[in-house]
Amino acid sequence: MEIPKVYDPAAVEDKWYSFWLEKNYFHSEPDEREPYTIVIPPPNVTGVLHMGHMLNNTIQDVLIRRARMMGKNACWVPGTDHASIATEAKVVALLKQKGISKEQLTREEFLKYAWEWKEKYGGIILEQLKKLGASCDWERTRFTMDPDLSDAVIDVFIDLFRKGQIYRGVRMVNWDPQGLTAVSDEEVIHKEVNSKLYYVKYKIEDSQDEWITIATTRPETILADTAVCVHPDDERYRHLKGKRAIIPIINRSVPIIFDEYITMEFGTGALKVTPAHDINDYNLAIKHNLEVIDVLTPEGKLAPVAEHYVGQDRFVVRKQIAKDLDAMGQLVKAEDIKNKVGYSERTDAVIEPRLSMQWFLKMDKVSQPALENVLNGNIRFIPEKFINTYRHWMENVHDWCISRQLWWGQRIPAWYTEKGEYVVAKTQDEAENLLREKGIKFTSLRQDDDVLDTWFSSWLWPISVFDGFKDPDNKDINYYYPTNDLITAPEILFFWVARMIIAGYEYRGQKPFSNVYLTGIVRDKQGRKMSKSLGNSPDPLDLIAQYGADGVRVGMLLSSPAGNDLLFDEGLCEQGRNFANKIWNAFRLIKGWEVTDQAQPETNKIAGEWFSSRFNESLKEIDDHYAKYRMSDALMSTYKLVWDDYCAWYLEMIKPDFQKPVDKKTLEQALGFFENLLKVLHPFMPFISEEIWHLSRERKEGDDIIVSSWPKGGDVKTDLNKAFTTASEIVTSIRNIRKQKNIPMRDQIELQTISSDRGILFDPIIRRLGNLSMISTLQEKPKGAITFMVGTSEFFIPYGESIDTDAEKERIQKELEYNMGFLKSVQSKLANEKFVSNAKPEVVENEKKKQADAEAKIKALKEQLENL
RNA sequence: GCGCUGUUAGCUCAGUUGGUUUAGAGCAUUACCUUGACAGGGUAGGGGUCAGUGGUUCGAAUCCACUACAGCGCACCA
Repeated sequence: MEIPKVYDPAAVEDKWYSFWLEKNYFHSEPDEREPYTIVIPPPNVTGVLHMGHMLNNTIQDVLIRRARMMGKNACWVPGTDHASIATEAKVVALLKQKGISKEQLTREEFLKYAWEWKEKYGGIILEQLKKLGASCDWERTRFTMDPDLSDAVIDVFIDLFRKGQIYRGVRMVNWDPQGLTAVSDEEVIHKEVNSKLYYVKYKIEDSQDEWITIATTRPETILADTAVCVHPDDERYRHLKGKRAIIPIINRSVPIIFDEYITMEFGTGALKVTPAHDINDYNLAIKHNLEVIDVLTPEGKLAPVAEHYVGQDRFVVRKQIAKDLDAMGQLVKAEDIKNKVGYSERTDAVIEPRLSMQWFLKMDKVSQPALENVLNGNIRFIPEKFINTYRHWMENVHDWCISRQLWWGQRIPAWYTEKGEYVVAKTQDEAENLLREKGIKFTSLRQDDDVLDTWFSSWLWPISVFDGFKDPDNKDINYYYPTNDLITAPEILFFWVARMIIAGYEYRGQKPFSNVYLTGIVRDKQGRKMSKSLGNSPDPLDLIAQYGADGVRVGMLLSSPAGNDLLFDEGLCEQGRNFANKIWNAFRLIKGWEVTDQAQPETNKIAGEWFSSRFNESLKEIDDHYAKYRMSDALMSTYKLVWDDYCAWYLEMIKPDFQKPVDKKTLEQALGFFENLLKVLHPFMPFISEEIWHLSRERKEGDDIIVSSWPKGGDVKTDLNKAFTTASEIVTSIRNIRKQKNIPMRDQIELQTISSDRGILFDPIIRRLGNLSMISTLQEKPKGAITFMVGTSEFFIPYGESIDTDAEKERIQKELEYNMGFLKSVQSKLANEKFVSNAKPEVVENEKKKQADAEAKIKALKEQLENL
């Protein structure tokens, strides 16, 4: 069989993905096995695959594939999220291109367009995940607006309302003037920006020429001022008690009030109070019974009530009003300052605090079990550092604003009479009944226009994907819930993770998952977050085309411990591809051997025993890394096991001479080991492992690596591994000397030793790998030979006349110095009485051994110098 | 401003309750090898006063304090 020299992933990957699908290997049904469940963090239905998804889903697939091989019933539920704001924005933009504005449409018409869009373009990302090799149970694919899932959202809303946990009220909320909706506190990102602090003087009413200067970063809100506030202890303003000030431009008279909230040191110590546009000012207004004047429209423009600058954007007005104030002589100065401004997470518009009627979920009570069960370890965070962040958030959590002024999403099931009385019910019929029961009269009902926050549906995800609301005692939910691992980004710890935990306890009385693995952010080499707008993100599908999915998966995992950002470098994918090629060529080598019936040579037998033991040792390490969710370490151990131990050592040991056959037993062993390696590789590199699995032997129906069983650990022969280490050091030394002395590998040389306590098990292998004619044991040290030491054993290579004595002297001298320095440090330790009396006996013992070894070495080296 | 993490080789990171030969890995780099699995390869090197200062200890990359820098989270200073 002709095997190509270079592994070609493109030819292989689609084939095996279809094969797995055909065999239905990704599908899971409850059975007697232990379940292992992951629910995907549903990507936005508008999303396209980016590097963050690649990392996240690679990790999930690795865990799922390994669990499947461990004999568990692995179930990975995929799906998408309806993403209210993002999707609605996308549909609005699309309609605009067609010349249709949202305002022209009825809600029903708009939703029709939205669903059309979703059916046509939504969920591309799931198709892309297949290229990565994601072994999701596609039959279970869910969408957060599927009828059953929407029902669950509405039922939960009604339930929480009836429990008194949801309320409706006018509150100061974060308003997105671009998205035209309220957003939750978590959707506001505070950024530090350069601003100006304007000092504006207000005239004191009924005074000749008395003024009070306030400082503000938002002069456009002056028009909404309803008071000026100073600190009661402030000497500068004490005389203004009972006086009023005149707001410039609009010339409104407002009271001067006194409150300890004021920081005397900031600005001038005088604050303009604008209750409609600042949460603190609003609180002051309630306390001091002030008027509330809202001068901004939902779009962030000046409203008619402002009387000036009407219809202009707030930022335009900010500049203009500063100019106008200056012209009036009322702008004292403008100072450059840095301050924090809130931006919408979705639209990046500057958030305006705005008073409006919204729905809220009380968080204090429901968050209790969610906090407890993370603190007590019932739910594990990986890495643990996020527990602190989580705790801090949970302890200070505000009520959750859950209404959004959008159409795309689950509509709030509240029904209003003409008079504004309302009930919460699933259908209009039910609402009518409820109203009648309450004796409320009405002629027609109107449903609330708002929809619920998207996170108000995704917080139910781990339950709703198994129909845990529709049918709370069904087979699936009972079997798969709680799920095992959740893999997600720390950015949505509060948005999503915390709330899923809350919902889990509220609705199942149980955690939604046991472990939360928090990935890092994928950044470019300069440390910038990869984003479409920066254009610094490679297209994952291009990468897959170039390096193979296996290569990219390895690249993603090579350097991404949990919680650490990943500085993405295509070089990592290249390394992944090279690794695939290495595996491929190891296979090519073995496959190319002729086989005979001859008996197995001793060297090969020893090599096999050693590799078997080494494999078990490594497997233990790998399993341990997995248990600790150290994915990149598990991969690195696998990488070294394959590259170094198997390819560089084992195959070199057993490789038959050129064009010579190999014995049957050795070949069988080598293939057997290879199979185990493929299994360990499979979670990381599903495609190449399946490909070689099938090429290496005839396989029966169903004998596929994806459903094979994870290798069981066996004996680790510590002595054998140690003996190998010594042997490998001897081989390395010989290679080193060959290089230094320019002795070509093809020239056979002799190795001599005088040490008798050395294990000789690996001698045949040393002979082979060092290309030695013989290894002989002498009674006394030879003269004029090249010498080297491994541990405390001395070795000699007699190599004719051509020894460069000076160079040799220098080399030995150098080694001698090192050992003397080392001995000195050990000796000073042992000479320290306190060390000897305080340190643990084993430690002292060990130091003594170090001393003895160093002394022996020094002695030998000195003799070598003399012998030259 | 408050809080939480970090800071170890050119880069990305390990270093598991302080003591496994005066610090390890992968990548990168250097030299050499190379018709016989793999030039996308092999072999062997070089490279670090563990951010700084002080302390605890017989002993500190590891524990403590402070400083500097970075990242993240939270917060109403206009």
